[in-house]
Amino acid sequence: MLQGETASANVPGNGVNPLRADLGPCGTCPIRALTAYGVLGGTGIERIARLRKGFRTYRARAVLAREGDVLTEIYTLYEGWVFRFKLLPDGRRQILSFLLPGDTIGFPLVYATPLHFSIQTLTDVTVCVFDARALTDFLASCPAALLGFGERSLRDAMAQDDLMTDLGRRSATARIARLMLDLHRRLRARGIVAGLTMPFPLRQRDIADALGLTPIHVNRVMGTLSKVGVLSLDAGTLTILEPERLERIAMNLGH
Amino acid sequence: MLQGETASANVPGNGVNPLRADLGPCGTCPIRALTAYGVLGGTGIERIARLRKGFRTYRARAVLAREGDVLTEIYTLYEGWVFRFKLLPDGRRQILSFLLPGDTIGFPLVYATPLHFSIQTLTDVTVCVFDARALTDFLASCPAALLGFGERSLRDAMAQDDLMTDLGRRSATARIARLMLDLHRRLRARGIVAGLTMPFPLRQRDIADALGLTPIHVNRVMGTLSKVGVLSLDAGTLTILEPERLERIAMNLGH
DNA sequence: CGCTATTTTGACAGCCGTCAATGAACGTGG
DNA sequence: CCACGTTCATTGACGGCTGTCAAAATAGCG
Repeated sequence: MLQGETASANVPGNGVNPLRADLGPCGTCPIRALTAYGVLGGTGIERIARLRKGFRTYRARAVLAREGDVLTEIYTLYEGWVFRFKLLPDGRRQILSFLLPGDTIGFPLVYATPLHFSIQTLTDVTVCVFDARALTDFLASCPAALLGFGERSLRDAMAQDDLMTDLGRRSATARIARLMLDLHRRLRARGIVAGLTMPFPLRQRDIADALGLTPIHVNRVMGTLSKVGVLSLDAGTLTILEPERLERIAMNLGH
Repeated sequence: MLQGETASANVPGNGVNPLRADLGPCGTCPIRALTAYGVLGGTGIERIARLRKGFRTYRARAVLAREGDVLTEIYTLYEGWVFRFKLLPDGRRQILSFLLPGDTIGFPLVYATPLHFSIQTLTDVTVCVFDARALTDFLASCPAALLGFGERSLRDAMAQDDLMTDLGRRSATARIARLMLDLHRRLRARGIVAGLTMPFPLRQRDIADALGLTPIHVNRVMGTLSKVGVLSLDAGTLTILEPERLERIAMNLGH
């Protein structure tokens, strides 16, 4: 149906990916400040550290969870890219969001609700694993942590509203330009990239499914953007050659 | 720029709509079960009742708040329809969601963040008014109420994800059919309508702006749906004549 | 070095947007 | 009660952005 998804043992339920011992203490975690726990002080970190069950690794294009699953674990993305998506009965796919290091995977799980979307990796990925129940209890007892989660949740909602505006009211070119800029901004905010060059593991099909387009049309637009020298994409690396121009294209509301 | 928005004194900041004394005790509120406070028991209701500052009324098409506003009040919609939307610099509009009685307006305000969308009424509206700060404090002290808000928030996110899938991957006809069915379902769940007839205050332009279409195209599709006898729309009243058929049209993924 | 996934290119069509104008509905004021 | 303006619904003509179909070229991978 879709690409990849090789019968790698990355699907929980078959061969669950093994839970590894640990990654190092949370206190020295380089991306902690980026996470929902970033607001926590000294003792909060210790309590979070105690909740952590360990970590897991997944290979690129592995399915982390499927729509309808009721997961008992919540992850914090430690390294790699992940995306949330919905699959329609006929195989169409809508990508809802891309998650980058520091993002929480499975916030809705706090309510033990069946997932209303699926989750898949784009790259090789490492996640920190928390027990959903334990984390929920912790949140109920720690207003600061709850605040962190709430703010994350609000930020997600804001991004979601922006994306909806893209899909409903912007041209294909503007959507693509905005996606590039958004991903670049997020990577910069995380200190993962500094300049105008960034890793870019998305296939054109992924871009299409995120922006409500077809891969062919994405290709046309990307071709144009490359040809006019606004950006270049080679071997999974994207370089924004003319940031201001790209911003102007992204701004462009008409067509 | 947009329709309506007559210089009625419905814009906070100019002539703020007067805060009215009260609507009756929360304990007897007929829509309380529908709200985020629905989960609360006896003493919880009393505490909520004490937080309520009163109520306000707005006329149809009045602007409740604008993008960028930092509001100090949170509303629960008591009666009428409201919608959230974003305005693009050139006047384009994307409606993000429709709110019905029982829905909370301004959940993000818990974080005293500037609103990233605007809010406008569709019909004459009555809202219950809460002080944002007081409500936030209350939530921090009452896990049950917080759970209620979190569940609401999760439900919103789920609806948002569905809508994004609509915009990205479904045809105009399917989107329109799904919007009708969704609104009908929500009104039924609230006991506001029983049969297949419902009030429908949306203009075709509103439908268009919610679904990423043009009013003209909405008209074409609505015309077809009426002509084939699936539904009828007269004087602000929508009747679903053939529910199964409408569902089938909504399901229709193809074109 | 063969297989598969992905990108690229071309031709064509259609859904939906744009432009323009008419008609219906409604409220307002004379 | 009727004239009148505004908003909304409706219709037609036309175009283009984007989708669909098909196939070749390229890249990735074991």
